[in-house]
Amino acid sequence: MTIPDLVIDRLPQYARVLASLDDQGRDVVSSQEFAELLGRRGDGADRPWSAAQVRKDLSYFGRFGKQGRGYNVRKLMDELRSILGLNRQWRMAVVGIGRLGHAILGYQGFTPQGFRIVEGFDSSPHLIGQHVDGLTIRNTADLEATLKETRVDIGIVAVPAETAQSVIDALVRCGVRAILNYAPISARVPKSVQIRHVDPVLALQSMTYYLKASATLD
Amino acid sequence: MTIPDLVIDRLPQYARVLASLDDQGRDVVSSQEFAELLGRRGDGADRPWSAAQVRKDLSYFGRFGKQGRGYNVRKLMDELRSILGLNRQWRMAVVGIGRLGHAILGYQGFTPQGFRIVEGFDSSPHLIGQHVDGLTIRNTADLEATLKETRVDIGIVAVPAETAQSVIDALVRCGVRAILNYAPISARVPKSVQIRHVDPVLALQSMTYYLKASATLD
DNA sequence: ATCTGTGAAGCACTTCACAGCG
DNA sequence: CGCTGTGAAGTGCTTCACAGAT
Repeated sequence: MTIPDLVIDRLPQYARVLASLDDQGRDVVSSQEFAELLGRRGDGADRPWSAAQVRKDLSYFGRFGKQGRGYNVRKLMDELRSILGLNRQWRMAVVGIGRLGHAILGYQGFTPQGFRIVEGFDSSPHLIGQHVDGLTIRNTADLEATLKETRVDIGIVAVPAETAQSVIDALVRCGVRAILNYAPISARVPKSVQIRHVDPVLALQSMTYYLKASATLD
Repeated sequence: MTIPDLVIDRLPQYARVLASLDDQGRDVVSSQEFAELLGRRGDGADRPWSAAQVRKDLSYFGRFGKQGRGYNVRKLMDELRSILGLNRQWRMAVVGIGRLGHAILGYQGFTPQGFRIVEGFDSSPHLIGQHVDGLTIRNTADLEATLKETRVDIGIVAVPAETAQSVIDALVRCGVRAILNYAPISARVPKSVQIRHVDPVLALQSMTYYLKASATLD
């Protein structure tokens, strides 16, 4: 049985809702209530979440619920975190320490989820050697040499569009198998490498299509 | 004929590739080459782009190509920008001027695409009244009063998870019909309001599923 | 009575394949 | 001959609906 990629994409959202329920001290939740708590999908597909989809998605991995009762919040959360590989530390390197890179280094949301930034690279001479958020910035030219010494699981690309593809290529050569790309480009990577794009402009540009019709003019 | 939301989501990526081709002085592109330039989808669905999909997507909106030649880069780009509503200015308000909010205010990528930040809100007394990137920060408590005076098309939410839903509710009450949410929550908004989430942690958590299998241990 | 797990049905998007135009 | 535009076929995800467990 092969698991659709779309299902994998939804699991982190499930895990987050469960963490929130757990914080509130809730022990049990039904697929029905779960679907309501998932709110609106933040992507194009504007279909609401359904209880059936939650049950079906979970059924790919096992039988986690109790008929007549629902799902144990804590247990299901632990299962999902295990399925997603979140019960360990992941080591990340950030390339590009401009405004965006600084914000990424300072972001407080990674560590509690087990994502740790262990290296920072930039090519600007007045940044190399500087200490930023407890990290010594290294020269991007030394990326490949450094990553031969230090294991890094995930590369974060925060350089300008012009140099992004070559940085991605370098990361791939170093054996990095997952890339989080903040640069506004359509990157090319081998099939064996995971990549996700974070691009607020693309998100905005798909919303304006729907606004356009009834928007007041500028 | 009804246009799938998934098609709308792809159009901004098409527009971006065309802009890049235009920069390089290219006049014409075939659907085949176009698909290759689109690189890897940065989402779960790991299927490659196909020439047929590009042609099909474009055909929802008109007949923009020339048989035997391909598509005129400039013309197609203009068409797409018009379809997406990108040939005008969009006014945005940022709520939450912490580290993330600061980075958003300073981000250079919005303005060239026609997205202008015209208001900034925070609830912290030592930020209210301060000038940040040419903007006077207002009190979040005055959000509704301010947006009665100044038109804002899009709300950007950069507050902590705990207060995000209430900020979103306030924006919706003000008639804001599109929201870009950076807070790590599953937000609830009416169907008439567009919402997109920017969440690097969710992106990371879906990649680790695929890394898990063969990753070296920590 | 309630709610899960799941084959089967339904549906929506993608891909095919070719007519038709330049 | 090359490449678009597009009905039709194919595919894969979603929803249905109900048996089965508590």
